[in-house]
Amino acid sequence: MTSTQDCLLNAAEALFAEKGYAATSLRSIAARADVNLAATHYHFGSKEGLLAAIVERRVAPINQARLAALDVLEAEGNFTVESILQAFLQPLIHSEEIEYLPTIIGRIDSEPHAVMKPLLEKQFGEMARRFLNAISVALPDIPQQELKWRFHFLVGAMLKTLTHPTPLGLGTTEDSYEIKFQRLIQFAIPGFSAPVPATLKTKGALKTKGSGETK
Amino acid sequence: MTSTQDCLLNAAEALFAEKGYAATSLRSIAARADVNLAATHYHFGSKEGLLAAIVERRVAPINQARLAALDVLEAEGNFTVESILQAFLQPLIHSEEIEYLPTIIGRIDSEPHAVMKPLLEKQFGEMARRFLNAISVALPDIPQQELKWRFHFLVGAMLKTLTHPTPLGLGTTEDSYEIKFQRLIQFAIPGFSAPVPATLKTKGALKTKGSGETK
DNA sequence: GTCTATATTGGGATAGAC
DNA sequence: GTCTATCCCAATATAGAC
Repeated sequence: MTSTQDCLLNAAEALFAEKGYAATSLRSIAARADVNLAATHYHFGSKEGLLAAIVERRVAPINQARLAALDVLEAEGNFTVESILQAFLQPLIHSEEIEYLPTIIGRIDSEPHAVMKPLLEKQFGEMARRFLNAISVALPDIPQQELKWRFHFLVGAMLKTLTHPTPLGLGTTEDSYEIKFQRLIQFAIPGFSAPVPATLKTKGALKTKGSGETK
Repeated sequence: MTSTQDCLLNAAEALFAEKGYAATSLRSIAARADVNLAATHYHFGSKEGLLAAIVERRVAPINQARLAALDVLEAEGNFTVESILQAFLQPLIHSEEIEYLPTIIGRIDSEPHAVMKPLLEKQFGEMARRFLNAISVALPDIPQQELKWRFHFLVGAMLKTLTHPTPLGLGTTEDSYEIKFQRLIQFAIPGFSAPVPATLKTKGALKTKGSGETK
């Protein structure tokens, strides 16, 4: 049997994934979960509280798995770009069992709602910094600043794949996320390793602050 | 002097960029534009009509410029991955003069609102197909199916850069979009050209439909 | 083409019985 | 912990004077 909380969380993440946070009403969530409207406030206090609970429930385990995989690589002294990217993407793969999870993960970052920002930093900040450090161990010749941008690009490509699981005009495909992320990794590896062109070395003198950020 | 229409469009795109479509009220738009609430309905009929007008006004010129640049490459017989990616990204660069334009472009695609879908296909469908064809001329050895995925990844990275102009924990940077896209192109070129690994060649047998889609 | 005023609906949140 | 009923406000949209 599923608790009222879980029913609400399941219904809410499905609707948030489909229509976005702002366009989803608590009433439609309660209806889909087949619980009373007032239960949403009793259990989560507010719509924002419900959103935070969704993020917490789904994102935290993923990022723990990512860090655990990174720990393994560290113990093995196996910091290659490929192994690091695997550690980053692999935990998303088996999440297919949970409907809507990929979409929710993808949607969270693109959601402009202000509440999301602190949630993102809390959930993704430390994790992203650790992966960036690992990548810069694997590629000591590429300036960290450049690697941050490349990681940014990778994350963008990943999120796009999660929110739009089929590229435009490809027809319907039965590809699993495992295959999709294999493609993504093959695409990204040479990009990470590419030398920095002279044009970019001189320009863009930017200070690196230690503060960290979203994803 | 700026017409009422333009005032509304400017205000609306700023607010849509900041808070998303659903979270933005026509009231706040009218207030920011300093026009009467009823003017929104008089000029655009509905909130959706306003959205469509925004997309039309900003996206159409960008995509025309993209196609014009592609025409030049075709005339010169200069279909390299680099020149094609330049033609794709360059038109976004000088758009910096228009505040909020990059964010709006980025936000449009991630907006889950249902109205967006036909708008996207209309604005981006044909353009994306032509660029894909060009890329597959430049890289005849890579299966088109694979190139579609790689283009998908590129678009994701581009949109991420537009909506989140600073990667996480990089501190504030004064980088222009010109420099950002230079980085992106350097990142993407080797990824497009990378050979397809044997693991992916056998799997994922998907039919290619000619229908095309969003971006 | 611009305004005021209003119709109508649906939103988040809460009080209080059970 | 769950429900009904309701408060209060904001939303889109429209009618009709100017």
